Amino acid sequence: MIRSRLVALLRSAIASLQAEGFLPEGLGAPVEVSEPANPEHGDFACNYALMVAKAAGKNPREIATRLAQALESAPELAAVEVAGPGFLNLRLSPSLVGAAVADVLERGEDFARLPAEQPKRMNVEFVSVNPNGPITIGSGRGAAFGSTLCNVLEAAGHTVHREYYINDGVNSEQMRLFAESVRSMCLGLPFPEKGYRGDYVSEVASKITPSGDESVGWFQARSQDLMLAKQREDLAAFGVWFDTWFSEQSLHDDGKVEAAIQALHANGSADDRPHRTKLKLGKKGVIEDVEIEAQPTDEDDAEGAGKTLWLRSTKYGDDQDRVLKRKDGRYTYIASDVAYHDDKFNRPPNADKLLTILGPDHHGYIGRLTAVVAALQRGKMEAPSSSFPLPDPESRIYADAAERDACQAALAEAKEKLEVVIFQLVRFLKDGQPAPMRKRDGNIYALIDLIQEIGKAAAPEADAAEQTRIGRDVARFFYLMRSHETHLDFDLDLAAKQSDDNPVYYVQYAHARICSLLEKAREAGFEASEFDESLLADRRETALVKKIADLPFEIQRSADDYGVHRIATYAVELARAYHHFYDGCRVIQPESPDLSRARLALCRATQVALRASFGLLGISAPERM
RNA sequence: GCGACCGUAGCUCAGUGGAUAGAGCGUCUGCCUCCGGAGCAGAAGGUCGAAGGUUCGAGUCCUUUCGGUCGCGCCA
Repeated sequence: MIRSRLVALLRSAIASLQAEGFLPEGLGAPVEVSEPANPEHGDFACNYALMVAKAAGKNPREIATRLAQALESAPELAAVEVAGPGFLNLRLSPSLVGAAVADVLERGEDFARLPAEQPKRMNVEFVSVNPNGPITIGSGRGAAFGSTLCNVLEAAGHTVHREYYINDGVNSEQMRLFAESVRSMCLGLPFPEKGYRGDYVSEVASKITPSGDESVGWFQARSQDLMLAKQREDLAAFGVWFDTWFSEQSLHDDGKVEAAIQALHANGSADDRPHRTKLKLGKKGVIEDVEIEAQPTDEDDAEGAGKTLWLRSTKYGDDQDRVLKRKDGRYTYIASDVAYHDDKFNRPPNADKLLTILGPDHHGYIGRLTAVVAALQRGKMEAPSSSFPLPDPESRIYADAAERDACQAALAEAKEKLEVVIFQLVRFLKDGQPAPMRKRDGNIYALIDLIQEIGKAAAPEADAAEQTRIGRDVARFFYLMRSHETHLDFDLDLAAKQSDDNPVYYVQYAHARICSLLEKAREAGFEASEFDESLLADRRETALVKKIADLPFEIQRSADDYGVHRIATYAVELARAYHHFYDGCRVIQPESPDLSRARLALCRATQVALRASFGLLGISAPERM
């Protein structure tokens, strides 16, 4: 679009200066344009001359002046000026502005899709909560963020597989407790200590008709299926779906856990020697001390009890070794993770990147997960040949230099293949006070309740489906407005208000306004048609077109660093640019049909850009409000 | 102790190493005979937590430091 066109112009100007020997080859500085804060500095500015001045051994203003001369004849530019210490200020010609509008109209919402420079095949896992309760408002952020990130990555040209990991291991103590709570309600048994209370538990219990099988296992299977169905339904209402719902238990049933762990055993990443290594880490992960902890032998170990199986994760940057298999033979949660992360690379086939989106409480889990993937990688890599003894403290972690090098190479590879993205805490405010996600009566604040409360408060007269739509739009937008890596205050009172305080209505209003205007134009006899591309010269028109054309650029940036809140910010800025334009430029003017047609084209292009960004954000584009 | 995140307007937060740091809310003042006023224009409000450093240029990068939130299980 506009930026890429300008960069292309600049590149050819630079090439011509290099051809005539004014600039040396291979300066390496990126050619970029930025939008100056001050409109007097043009539509776009380029700092290339400043960047390369030192390397080229020339005065930056002199370089800028020569670049300006080389650009003078470009029809896309109305003016080129050298300013300040060596900026190049560019003004767009109306024809370039008009051509951008025509381009958007021709390509439709596909204008917001771009080819990736290095397309990746990515598995994105998000939400993945235990099936022992509904999706909470806390998980809502992960759901909104994860689903939007997937949309953005796809728009940026990557292949994305959306995945939900079901923590349904039959050995899970939390699931067992949940099942026992349901069972005691169904069968009228004494309630387990620390059991799950709350309406959602009795709701599950009420849906179960006893079969005669009174085992906890039977109840666990039934209640988790019901809970999972509820989660699926709530997420669907929130506009979130998955390509794969992956069952943890299936890994055990298929023998994949056993197989994966044997592989780790074989490549030296796991063993059953009775000790645990712990690292004392200083700043920047420097190993200050290594502690080898002898494993205590329990008096009451039953004869025949097995040995603890350890993942030697300290070889892969983790601060302590982790238990894979308990003495009693039960696998730990992390054991399933080993098999799971091996399996995940099949979705999409030959995936080259796993993205795992976790809440702030799982931050301590990154080192462990990375170690798991590194241990898996090691089995697939060539072992280095050289071998010599290591000095302390490394000698207490690795057998020799060959092993150390192999482990560190595997770790580096793992860090390339697995990326854990942590989103930060959400604090919910009601009446200016923090509203707890878990209530004292054992109930939790469910995402679906939030959606419906917002919908009801905003549109009391609307039907249930419409209220859900409104609640979903508002909630998603609130979650997505802020960077995922900063703490978020979610003002429940503000979300429930249907007023201009609420930014989601601001952006949707712009869309509804356009729809209404286009309808009016049709009545006045203006059909979608060709327009004169040179007529959009008002500063508000230029500003609006620039903003429309920025969407692919924002998608690119968001896909690069996962900062998808930019899309929400973008939508607000686009809506603002439209409202400014609308206020200052009357669109339908029967006495000026050519101008009217050009402005209608601009309105339609704005509509396309709004719809594309709403699609990424997972919110609706209402034609009336 | 270690780690992640945060510290920018009264509040909630944006901000690509660039020129005079922005928006929303809140406070004040205006704008519908006219395409949807859920809008627009304007005013007021700032030592970007602090100190060093890198650079032609730092809210942004590096080091240190002070505050705040959260996390560091043979739970999942």
